[in-house]
Amino acid sequence: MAELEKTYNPVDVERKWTAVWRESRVFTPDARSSEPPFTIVLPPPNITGSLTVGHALGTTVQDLLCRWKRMKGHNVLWLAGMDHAGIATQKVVERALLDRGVTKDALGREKFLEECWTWKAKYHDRIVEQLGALGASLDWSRETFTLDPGVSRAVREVFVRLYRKDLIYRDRYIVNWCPACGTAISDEEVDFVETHGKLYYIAYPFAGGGGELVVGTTRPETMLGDVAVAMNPGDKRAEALRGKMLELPLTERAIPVIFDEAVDPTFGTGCLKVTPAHDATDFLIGLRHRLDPVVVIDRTGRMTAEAGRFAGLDRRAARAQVLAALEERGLLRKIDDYDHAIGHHDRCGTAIEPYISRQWFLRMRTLAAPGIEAAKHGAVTFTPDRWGNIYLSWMENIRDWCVSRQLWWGHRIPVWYCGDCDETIVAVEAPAVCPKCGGAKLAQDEDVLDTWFSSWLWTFSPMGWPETTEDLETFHPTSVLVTGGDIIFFWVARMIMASFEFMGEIPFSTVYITGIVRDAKGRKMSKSLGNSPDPIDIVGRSGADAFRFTLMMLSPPGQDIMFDESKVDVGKHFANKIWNAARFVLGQEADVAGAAAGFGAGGSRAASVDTPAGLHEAVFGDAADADAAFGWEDRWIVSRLAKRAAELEGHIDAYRFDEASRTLYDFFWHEYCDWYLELSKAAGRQGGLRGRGASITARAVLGASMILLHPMMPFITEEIWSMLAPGRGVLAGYRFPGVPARSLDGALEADVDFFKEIVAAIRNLRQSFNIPPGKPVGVVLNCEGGRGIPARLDRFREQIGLLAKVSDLTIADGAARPPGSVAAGLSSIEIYLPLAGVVDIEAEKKRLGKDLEKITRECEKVEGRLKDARFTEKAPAEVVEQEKNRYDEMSDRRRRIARILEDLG
RNA sequence: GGGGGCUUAACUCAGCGGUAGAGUGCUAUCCUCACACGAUAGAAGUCGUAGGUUCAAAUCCUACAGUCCCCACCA
Repeated sequence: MAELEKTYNPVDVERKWTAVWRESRVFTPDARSSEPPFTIVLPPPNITGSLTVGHALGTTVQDLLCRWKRMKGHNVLWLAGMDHAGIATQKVVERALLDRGVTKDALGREKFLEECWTWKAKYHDRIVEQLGALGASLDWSRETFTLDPGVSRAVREVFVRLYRKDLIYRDRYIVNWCPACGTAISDEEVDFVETHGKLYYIAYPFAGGGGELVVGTTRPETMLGDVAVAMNPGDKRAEALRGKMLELPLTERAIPVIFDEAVDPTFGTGCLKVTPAHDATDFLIGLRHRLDPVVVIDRTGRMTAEAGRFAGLDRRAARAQVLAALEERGLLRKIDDYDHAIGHHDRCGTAIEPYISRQWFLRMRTLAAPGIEAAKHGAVTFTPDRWGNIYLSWMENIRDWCVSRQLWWGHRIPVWYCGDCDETIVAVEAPAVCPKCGGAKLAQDEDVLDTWFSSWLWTFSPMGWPETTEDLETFHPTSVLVTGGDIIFFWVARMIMASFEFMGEIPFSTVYITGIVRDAKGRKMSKSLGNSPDPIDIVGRSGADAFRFTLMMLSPPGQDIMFDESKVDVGKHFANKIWNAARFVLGQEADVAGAAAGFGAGGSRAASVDTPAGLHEAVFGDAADADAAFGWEDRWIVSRLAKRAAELEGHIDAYRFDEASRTLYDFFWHEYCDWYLELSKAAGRQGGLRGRGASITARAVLGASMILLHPMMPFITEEIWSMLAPGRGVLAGYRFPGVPARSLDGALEADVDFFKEIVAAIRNLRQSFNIPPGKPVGVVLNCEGGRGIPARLDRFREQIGLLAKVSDLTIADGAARPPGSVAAGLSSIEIYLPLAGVVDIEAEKKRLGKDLEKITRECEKVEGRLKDARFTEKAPAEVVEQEKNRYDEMSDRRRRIARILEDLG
C-alpha cells in the first residue's frame, strides 16, 4: 500500500469520487425498485448567479438526508433542477447588456431572450459545478429547468384548468407597480422599509368659500389625482359637511366630501384625501363610492397630462414643485416629521408605485383551504414548528395573486385575443384560428407569468405531469422539503396548494426550514450584497467534507448562523484526524486485511467482521478463540459504537444535525482515537492472536465509522472505505444494516469510565508535580473498603500502565502509603504516587485543601437536600435514589481526601 | 399596531425541571514510533434583569430591558 500523506489533502480525493459517483449511477433511482421511496426536490437555484454559503447549508442538509436514507435501504430520488427566475434574471441580463451599451428594447424580444438563454447556460454550468463540489448526490438524469418544454406544458395546463374553474381572471385593478422594472409584482415581492418622512397638511377650501378642510398626506404629489376627501361617518363634523364640495388646489376640479369607515378619525385631521389611482386603500374607497380614478403618475413614475402643468415631471420632482405651489398659495399648513414604512421592490429596491392596470389574478381562498387543513392536522409539518404558525396565518389571510408580469423572460401567458371579434382564447396550445369567428388575426397576450407560477408545480411538473408517469407514482408525494423561511409564502405554501389542486395530495410531509447564513456583521449572505464567499473556494481551501461538517455542527434547527470561514477549521481538523486514524489503522500488520475478511485460526469464524454485525459476532461470540483474541477494550468500543449509532439515528430522524455532528465527533475523536486506539497499542505490541483481534476491531470500527460519517462527510469516508475494503463497491451505494443493539454492555462501560477516571487522576498528579511525560512512575491504588474493587481493576493493569506511564502498579485493599508520596482521592480508591524528590508539604496541603473544600461544599448541598423531608417525600423515588448514590460517592471521596490531608500532618 | 427568535466561559454556540457543556482562544508540559490541522493537564460562567410556580429552575410562568426578524391598506 502506498504511503499515505501525513496531512489529508481533500482536493484530489474529492475530484476523484465526484467522477466515480457520476459513473456509478448510484444516485439515479429506478422508479420500479421495490425499496421504499424517499424523495427530495432540490429547491431550484436561480440561474442569476452562483450559489452562496446559504445554498451550501441547504444542499448539505438535503444531501445528508438523501445519503442516510439511501444507506438505510431507501430508493432515493433527489431531483435536480434550476429556476429561470424571471424578473431577477431579466434584470441581470439587462444590466450586463447595458454594460455593452445595449438596451433590451433596442434588441427586441427575440434577441433579448437569446441573451437570457446564453446567460442561463453559463450559470447553469457553474451551479452544477458548485453542487458537485459540495458532494451533492443529485440525480442529474432527471434534471429539469423551469422553462423546459415539459414544465411549460404543465404551466399552460394549470393556467387553463384554473381559468375554466373561474379561479383565474383578468381585471383592471390597483397593483404593486415597479416603475424601474416596468412590471406589476405580487404583494409578497414588496418589502416595507421604515423611512423617515414628512406628513404634509394641506388645506382644501370649500367650493364657494366658507372655510376649508385640512388633509394630512405623505405624498402631496398625488393630490392632483384626488377625487374626494373622506371622513369617518362617526366624525362629529359629518352632518354639517354632507354634500359639500371642495376646490382641489392647483387644479380646476371640485371634489366631494364623502364618508367611509376606512378613515381613522384620530389620525391627522381626520380627513383623508382620496386618490384611487395611486393608493390601494383609496382605490377601494373609490370603488365603494363609484368615483372614477384620475391617473396622474404613469408606469415609468412620471406625471401624466392629468397633472396639468406638472406633467412630464418625475414623481420626486413633482412633489417638490407641488409643495412649492401650495406654499405659494398659503395652503400648506404644517409639516410634521413622520416615520412610516414605504414599500420597495425586493429585487431592485425601487419604491413601489400603486398603479391601476389590467392584470391576471388567481383567486387563492379556495385553493388555500386544503393546505390549511393539512397543516392543522399534521399531514404537513414544519420543523421548527413555529414556521407552521407563520404559514397558517398567511394562508388564512391569503389574498388574490397577481400572476402576470410585464416581462419577456418567462412563461408566456397562454391567452390569445382575436383581432376580429375580440374573443379571448385560453388554451394549452396556440389556436390556429379564432374558434368564435374563425378569424386568423390572433395575438398572444404579451405578458409572462410570475416565476413562482412555474415553481409552485415543482414537486410534480419535473416528473412528467400531467401525464401519469412511473416517476409520479413512485416518487410523489415527496418526503421532505428543505428550504429557507424567507420563501414560505412565495413557494412552500403555493406548492402545497398546487399539489392538492392538481395531484389531490400533499406535496411533501415535512418542511425543514434552515437558518439564514449571515456574515460576521450579521448581514444575510446574498448574491446582491456580494458578501458570500463562493462555496467552491471554501471547498478548494478546506475540502467539502470539512465545510459540510462545520455547517452541520454550527446549525441548530432554525438558528441563523454567523458564518466565518475560519470556523471551517473545526471540520478541517476533524477530517485530518480521521485521515490520520485511518493511516494508523491501515498501517498495522498487512496480513490483517486478509484476516478481517474471515477471522480465526482454523477458519472457525468465517463470518466477515467488517460489517457491524459480523464484528459483533467476532468480539462477543462464544467461539473458543474469542477471549484470547479480544480484550475488554474491544468489547468496550463496539459497545460505544452501538450506542453512538443509535444516538445518531435518533438525531437525524429529529433533524438535529448539530447533535448528529457532535455525536460523530465525540465518538470518533474522543472515544475511538483518544481511548480505543491508544489502548489497542498495548494489544498490538502483544502480537499473536490478541494483536490480531485488536487490529481487526480497530479496522472494523473504523469501517463502521466511515459508514456513519458518510452522509455528513462523503468524500473522505469513501476514500478510506475504498482502502479498507477494495473492490467492495462505493460506500455511497452501500446498504447499511445497522449496528446491533445487542453489542451494548452497560456494566463494562461503567467500569471503563472508572478506569478512565483513574488514568486521568494519575496524569493529573504527574502534571501537578512536573513529572516529565516520558518518565515512568510507580503507583499504588488503595481500594480499602471498596467492595471487590481490586478484582475489578485488575484487568486494567496493563492499560493503566500504558496510558499513565506507570511502570510499577500496586492494587490492593488496604495498601500502605509509600513514604514521600503524593496522593489523590477518588470515590472508592486512593491513589499514591511516590516522588523521588522531596515533597513540598505546604503546597501539597494547599492543593488538597482546595479539593476538599470543593467536594465538601457539594457534599453538603446534597446532604442538605437529602435531609429535607419535602425533598425525600415529594421528589420521585429514582431521583432520591440517585441523590443518595451521589452522596455516597462524594462522601467517600471526601473521606479519602481528608485522610490524605491528615497524613500530611 | 400585532407576532416571533435570540440574550449561558474572551469568541461562536449546545443544554431547556434534578451534579453548568463543546469548539476556538488562553495557561502549562510534551515534536510519546497516526495526527502540532496533534497529545496531556489546567484556568475561565451572578446561565440578560426583576418577580412567580416547584421539594428542586439556566431550564416552566409573568413582566421588563437589549437585539434581530416577520406580518399589517393610519393617509
